[in-house]
Amino acid sequence: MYEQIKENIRQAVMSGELKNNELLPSVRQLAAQLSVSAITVKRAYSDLEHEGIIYTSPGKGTFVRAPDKSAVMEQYKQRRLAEFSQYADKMLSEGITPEELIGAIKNITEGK
Amino acid sequence: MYEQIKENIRQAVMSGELKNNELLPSVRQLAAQLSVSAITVKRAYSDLEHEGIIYTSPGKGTFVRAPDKSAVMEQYKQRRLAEFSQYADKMLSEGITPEELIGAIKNITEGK
Amino acid sequence: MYEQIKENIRQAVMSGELKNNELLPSVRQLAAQLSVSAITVKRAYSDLEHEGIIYTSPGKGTFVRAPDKSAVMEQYKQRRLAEFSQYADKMLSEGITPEELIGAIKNITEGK
Amino acid sequence: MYEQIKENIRQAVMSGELKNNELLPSVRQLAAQLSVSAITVKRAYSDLEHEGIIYTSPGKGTFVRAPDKSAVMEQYKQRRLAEFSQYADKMLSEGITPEELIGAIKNITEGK
DNA sequence: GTGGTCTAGACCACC
DNA sequence: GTGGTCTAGACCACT
Repeated sequence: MYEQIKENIRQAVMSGELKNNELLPSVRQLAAQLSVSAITVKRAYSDLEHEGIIYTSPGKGTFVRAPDKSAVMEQYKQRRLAEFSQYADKMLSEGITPEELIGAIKNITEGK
Repeated sequence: MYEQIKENIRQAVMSGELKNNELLPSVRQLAAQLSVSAITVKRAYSDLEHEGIIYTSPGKGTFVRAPDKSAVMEQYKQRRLAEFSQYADKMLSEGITPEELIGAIKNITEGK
Repeated sequence: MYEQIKENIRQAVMSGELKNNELLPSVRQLAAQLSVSAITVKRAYSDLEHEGIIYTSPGKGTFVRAPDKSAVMEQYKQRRLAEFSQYADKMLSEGITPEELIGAIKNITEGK
Repeated sequence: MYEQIKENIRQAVMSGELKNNELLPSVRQLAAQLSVSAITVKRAYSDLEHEGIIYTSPGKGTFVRAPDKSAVMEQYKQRRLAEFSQYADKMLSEGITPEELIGAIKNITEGK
């Protein structure tokens, strides 16, 4: 659930919907709005702060840090691609060929 | 850990080390040999039976079912590729391009 | 932040910049000047009054009480040293020797 | 509260009461014994694992890692002395002299 | 049975 | 009012 919150905010920041230094809803506000615990929102905010795309000022609130939208996206891509490489490497070590993996990816894109 | 047991048996079957209808060690034997709990081995056997590459005859023991080695491998590949496709699809929906995924795979194979 | 305000006023009194019975800026004035909340300034003033180095006359304002600068400093030192003793005592009870503590202090002073 | 648990275990390990590779009480056992939540014990264990004086094996239990008792104590001392140095440095910057700090420490030891 | 973790409420310091 | 964190219960994967 807090993964969903993270994803939503990430999208909003990267799409430009949330601008730099903009004040995010408070932990309690967003928690009430989504009908979840404040802790769940807090964890999402903490993770995003650790990722560097928002920052928090105790007693003041939580704000967007997006000096460059594309940089945020790029950074996120790198993390995800590193995970993906690890996953793919495991499959290759099980005897599945690179061609089969690439074929699977092409199947997906063609189906759309 | 039981994943390792499964992988070992799968490899042995596909490499021909274990032949069709051959009797596998009993759950207790293998557990003692590997110094793990019998429950762990039991779970590995159950999973493999569900995958269709072994079968158990109550009171007699557990046996290999490998009418065609390549078929087993093929079936396993299909399952793994289906998982992979799901994983890749998720990444594509996050805005990562197919080219980036394919590039990542090629990076791995070139590095070896 | 209100710790900084307290420290600034304390320094000003001890350095003689603020003289005895001198009128301090009003809570609202200082708050506006420092761009902080009036509550923050109020808390700093309250703490300092409790420490005995300023006093407030309701309806008139807040004034410096510094019959003897060195006495103020002395009093502050005593409070801080009492805290320090408590902190050091805790460490000694954990098995750290007095020599190690003294050594640490000397390391700091030599480094400067 | 979990700080107290940490301290107790640390003492037991350093005093030799708990030997190397010895199995610690399970999270739930200790929680019941101390009448606290399992989470509180879990947090203590996690912290100690992060400090490197115990290790945990999922599904098996939590064990003592103390290759050398004195090494554990030494490591802990270093951490505490680093904190102490920071604390002392702050006081020195407020105008309190090193001699006064050392005098305070000696006062404590003489009183005992 | 074990450890691991997500969601939750309550309380704290601070502005 | 804000964020920060300690304690708690429930559920999960795994052995």
